Parts: sequence; C-alpha cells; structure tokens
Amino acid sequence: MSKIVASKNGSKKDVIIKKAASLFRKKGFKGTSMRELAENIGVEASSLYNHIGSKSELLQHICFKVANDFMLQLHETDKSEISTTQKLEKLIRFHIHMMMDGYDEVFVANHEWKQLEEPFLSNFLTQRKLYESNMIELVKKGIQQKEFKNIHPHVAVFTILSAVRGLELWQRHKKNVSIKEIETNMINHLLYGIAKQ
Amino acid sequence: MSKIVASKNGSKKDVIIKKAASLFRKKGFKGTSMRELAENIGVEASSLYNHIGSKSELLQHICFKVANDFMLQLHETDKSEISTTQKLEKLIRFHIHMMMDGYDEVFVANHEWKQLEEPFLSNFLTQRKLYESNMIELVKKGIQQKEFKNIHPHVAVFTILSAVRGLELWQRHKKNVSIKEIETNMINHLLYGIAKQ
DNA sequence: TAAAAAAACTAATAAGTGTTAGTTTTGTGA
DNA sequence: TCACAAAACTAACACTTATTAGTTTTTTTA
Repeated sequence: MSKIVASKNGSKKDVIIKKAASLFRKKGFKGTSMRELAENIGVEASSLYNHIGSKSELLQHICFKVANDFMLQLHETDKSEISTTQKLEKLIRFHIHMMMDGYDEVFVANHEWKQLEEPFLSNFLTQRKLYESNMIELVKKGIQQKEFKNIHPHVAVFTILSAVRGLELWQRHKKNVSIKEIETNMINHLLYGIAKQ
Repeated sequence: MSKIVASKNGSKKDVIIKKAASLFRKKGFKGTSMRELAENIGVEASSLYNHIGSKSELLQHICFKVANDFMLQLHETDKSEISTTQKLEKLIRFHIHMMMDGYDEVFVANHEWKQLEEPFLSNFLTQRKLYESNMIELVKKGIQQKEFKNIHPHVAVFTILSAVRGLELWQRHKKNVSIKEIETNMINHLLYGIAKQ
C-alpha cells in the first residue's frame, strides 16, 4: 500500500528503528509484534524484512547505540582537564540530556537489554560493567583528592546512576518543570544533599 | 506427575505467585510462558488453572500487593510523631528493605505494571501517583519547617525514589557490600550529599 | 473403606508469533 | 520508454501462546 518514507537524514532502516524504539518502550520488546510495528509504519510486516534482518537486530541496534554514546562521553570527560567534581557533574548532565533527547532509546537500553540474545547479551553487560567501574574509579579519585567526603564509592555511583536513570519518570511532567530546573536541582541534590546542617 | 507442594504458611496459589514473580523478574511477563512457569513448579501448564484464574491475575496480584505495602507504610509513617527528616529517612529505609526482602515482587511491580490490563492499569497508576503526591507534600513540609534546603520538592522526591529503586542493581553485589552499609551510605548521600563544602 | 473433593493429567482449540517464498508494484536512470 | 532494482504485496510456514474440556489420579473426609 503506502511506502516507508525516508526522512532527510536517515535511511528507511532508521525510520524502522526509531519506531521500534518507541514501541519497545511503550509495550516492551516481547510485547511488540512485527505486525504491530509494520502497521505503525504503514506497511505489511513482511515488507520490513527488505530493510532489516530480524526483530532481535532492532533491539541490538538500539541497545548498542546507547551504550556506545555513553562510553564515548565517559572517555571524553575523563580526558578533559577539569576537577573531579566537575567531571562527575559533566557526566550527570550528559545522562540527563541523553534521557531527555533520546528517551525511547535510553529507556529500551535500560529495560529491554535482557531480551538480547547471546553473544550480544554478554557483550552488553560487559560494557555496562566497564562503564560502572570507570565511574567508581572517578569517585575514588575524588575522595583521595579530598573533593568528596569519605563515602562508599560503589554506593555513591549506583545512587547517582539510579537517580539519573529515574529521569524516565519525568517524561510525564515535562510541561510542569523545565529541564534546566531539573538539572540544577538534581546535581545539587546528588552532590550537596537536601538537609540543612 | 508430581504435586505442587504447599509451604507451611502459604497456599499452592502462593507458591505459584512466588515462582511467577521470580520468572517475571528474570524474563519479563510477556517473556514468561505458562508452560515455563508450570515446568519450574514441576507440573503441567493446565494444572495451574486449578489454582489461579489466568496469567494476568498473577501479575495483578504481585503489583497490587507491592503497591499496598508501600501505601500502608506511608500512612503509618505519616502518623508517627517524629521530625520530617526522620519521616523521610524512615521511608527511604523502608524502600531499601522492601527491595532487599521482596526483590522479585518489587522489581516486577516497577517494571511490568505496563502489562496490566484495564482497569487494573489505571488503578495502579492512580495509586502510584497518590504515593508520589504524599511524598512531595512531606518534602514541602520539611522545607517550610526549615529542615530542608529550598529545593524543588518534585525533583527531590523523584531523585530519592529513583535512587532507592536502583537498589535493584545491587542484587549482583550483595556479597561485597552489606545492606547496612548501603543503607547508611545512601541515606547520607540523599540527605547530605557527597561533596565537601 | 467408600464417597466426595481436589488436583493432577492428556489432548485440543483458536489465535498469534517471526519469518520466508514468490509475485507484483513502484521508482529510477539510460 | 524500457530495463533494472528496490520495496511493496499475498500467502503460507512452522511454532508458540493462553486457555478449556474431559478424564484420571490423588487426597481428604465421613
């Protein structure tokens, strides 16, 4: 019937992946059928296979694109000549912006990676672990340099990662609070706490 | 062949729900088949229907049990005669313990509620929103009473909820860090921050 | 120990899954 | 305008899904 419309900067495959990310977020990977995806694009299910290899391939593409983006930013931040506190702040800000700009993709990478098949599953988990280790090292350095309190680096990193990850929940309130406001408040909260002392 | 073994305090239905929670967490609701669930219990799929009504019913039971537990604790905490900071701390501690004791169930309630069917889906979301509003009010009071800094209550609550929710990620590191240690560190982090000032 | 109830079984249903084969339509460049 | 390639289509595949009906086995009760 209709035809998959390629947007200016992106192949038809990209259009499919974008829509897949949106549906996978809303209904989950297993909860989204290829027929449903096709219908949302305006095409028959079998036509999708002119552009992609398989359903799993879609998930792989989404997950590893996100993982890559975060990894890249981590390395870049690590190299830059700023204080450890500033590095941590920069990373937190990047998380916040990724969550706002690439909501569907980041969400899917966070929640649907379990549905990856081997060897992609192992690969993904390795990358994630590597990312975490790097952040922990950063916090450790901050403690050594007496920029941070004598906290448990592991717990601190997970608390931060979880908090920014929770920005998912913010999509529903986008209208009421500005990104800038969220960003400032969250960084203050995670770095300086909320209690007066 | 074999028979579903009822544990001392729990009907056979409870055994099924417990196993369902475990599988739903590991493989997702849609990713878990009734045959798989049955096999894990040691019984044919059709036999499950002597004890439960449907697959969805299992998810409903898990989600609303968790929602209820949190709601109850919130009300109880609200009534108790302690400072607002202490109330917030008590709630955070409850979240941490729920996550540690009822890991599978809390995880499923957090991640698989989307798969609920109406009217349960709406019902669940309403309850969650109510919980959030109550926490926001608590933080607002803390600010009025000058216990907390002049933060954005909405952002603060979501940051806290997200952080404790992220305790999911801790299951893999249970061996290396004690619960007590996580608890103390996380509360300090969320209330007082990590940066020296 | 006989009757009743509970809970297992086998077998089947109808619907839905991802994916492929083969064919027709559409768009493009010569 | 004609040939070629890209991308749509229809139809089917083999398999899995949740659930039901009907039957047999096991357990409980009297």
